[in-house]
Amino acid sequence: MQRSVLPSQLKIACSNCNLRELCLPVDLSVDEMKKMELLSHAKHYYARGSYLYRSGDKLQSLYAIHSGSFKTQFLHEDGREQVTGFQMVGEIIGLDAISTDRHSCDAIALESSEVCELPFNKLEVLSRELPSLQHHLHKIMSSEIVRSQGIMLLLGSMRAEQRLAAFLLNLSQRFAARGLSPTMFQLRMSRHEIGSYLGLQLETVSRAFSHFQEDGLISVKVRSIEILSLQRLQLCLNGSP
Amino acid sequence: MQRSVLPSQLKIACSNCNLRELCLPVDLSVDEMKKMELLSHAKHYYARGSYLYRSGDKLQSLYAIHSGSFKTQFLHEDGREQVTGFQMVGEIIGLDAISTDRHSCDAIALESSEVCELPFNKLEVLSRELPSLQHHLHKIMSSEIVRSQGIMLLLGSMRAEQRLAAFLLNLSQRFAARGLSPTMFQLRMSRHEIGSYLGLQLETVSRAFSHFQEDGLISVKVRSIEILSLQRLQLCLNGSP
DNA sequence: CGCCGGATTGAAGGTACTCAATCCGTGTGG
DNA sequence: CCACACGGATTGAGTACCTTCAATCCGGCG
Repeated sequence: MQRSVLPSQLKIACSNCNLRELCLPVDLSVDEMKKMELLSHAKHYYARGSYLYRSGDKLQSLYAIHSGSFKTQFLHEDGREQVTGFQMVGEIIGLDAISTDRHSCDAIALESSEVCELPFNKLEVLSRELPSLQHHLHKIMSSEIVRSQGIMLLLGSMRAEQRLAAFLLNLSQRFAARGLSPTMFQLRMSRHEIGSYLGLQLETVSRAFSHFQEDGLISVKVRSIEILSLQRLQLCLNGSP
Repeated sequence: MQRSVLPSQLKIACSNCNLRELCLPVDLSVDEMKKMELLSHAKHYYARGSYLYRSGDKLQSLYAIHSGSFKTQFLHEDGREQVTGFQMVGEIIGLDAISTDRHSCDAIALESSEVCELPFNKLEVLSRELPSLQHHLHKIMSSEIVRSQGIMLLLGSMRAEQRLAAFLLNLSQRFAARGLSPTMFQLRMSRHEIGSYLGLQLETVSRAFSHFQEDGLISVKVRSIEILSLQRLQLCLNGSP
């Protein structure tokens, strides 16, 4: 579905936590480095199930995920809920709030996690002085737009098993981009959450997992996944019956 | 689904075409006005069916729609297609390209239309000098993210008739925000395109229209729509059977 | 007039949903 | 230490909704 996004996502994550690795794409001058450090960034811990922010909260900061993972979910008045994304290490979260100055969705930790806070007003000030930061911020927002186009395609035109294949392949790529195994990983979310994300009922998700396992595409042990054939999973995504 | 977005969308549309009405939210100084005018903006015409840009095209500009309307569609290798949005007067189009420096979808005129070109590099330079422009650009991008959250909710959790109700109500709001009738309007897109946007087959869209008409919610004459009861349409959206 | 594309309508079939029972792993308390 | 309870996951059966395929209608245009 979408390509790996780690490098771009991480870059503005932190200016002085881990400067060499996480800093801006273009090498910055010493002077520019100093400016980056103005971007104070408190690090915070979140326990599994706790809220990073809630729908309606005022925009304070964007958040760079240092460890762990989150889900974002969109709640409708009538109780309908939709998981709009799962975010992992190095990704930026909170962009939805810039539009109205208030968050439009909830962000909840899927496991104990650590985030780096990036006060948004400081980010705007700084990005006026650092063109590469400015452009980078634009790229991150645009990536989020492109990502959602991919989800729309998935929700609008794929069958259940294709959706799950797309989901697994996307996770695989993102793990790979982080130097983790692209074929063996732990899911941090429940079947219900996967279903909400993919526009399916949890039972359908479960059945699709079972079917993939029967066909030898993957090995599933509840939340432990091993992908046995990335190729065949890709074929499944492309709609081979 | 989502609130009207006209005011914010129009603001950066044009600095000197129609300065008083379309300019930045905050009143700018004369000096700032002059800077805005640096943002040269060629106006271009597009015939019905012609491409504003194609997937893969290099990012040159963002486009502010002056008249007419467009659709954006996302094509997958395997032939799958998904209409990701319908854009009308005052909306900004092309944000998807910032991510990779290339457009990720096609934009096609639904009728003869006029757009104002906003060279993106100039926009970045200028927004470093004009904080209100900078913030505004951020808001527009964030709005697009929030908009897609709404579509995800629609595609992920609504039944066919709820989706169509949401679609009609959204159009209604957007027409109203432009000073047009919120209850009588012409659709610029085919049943097939509506279906692609809503994740439905064109026949299902057609049946839903017919059903709404039978129930006295709307009056349909092919592409001429009259909403007879916004309230009841809203109820339908909220899932009353 | 007759064609053409888009829209409507009908009938049959399939996919995923709903409801329900069961399973399994984890954690808790006797 | 084991039994039990609990939540999440799996599996089954029946059904609803939407899709698919097909026929027909309608309006615009050559």
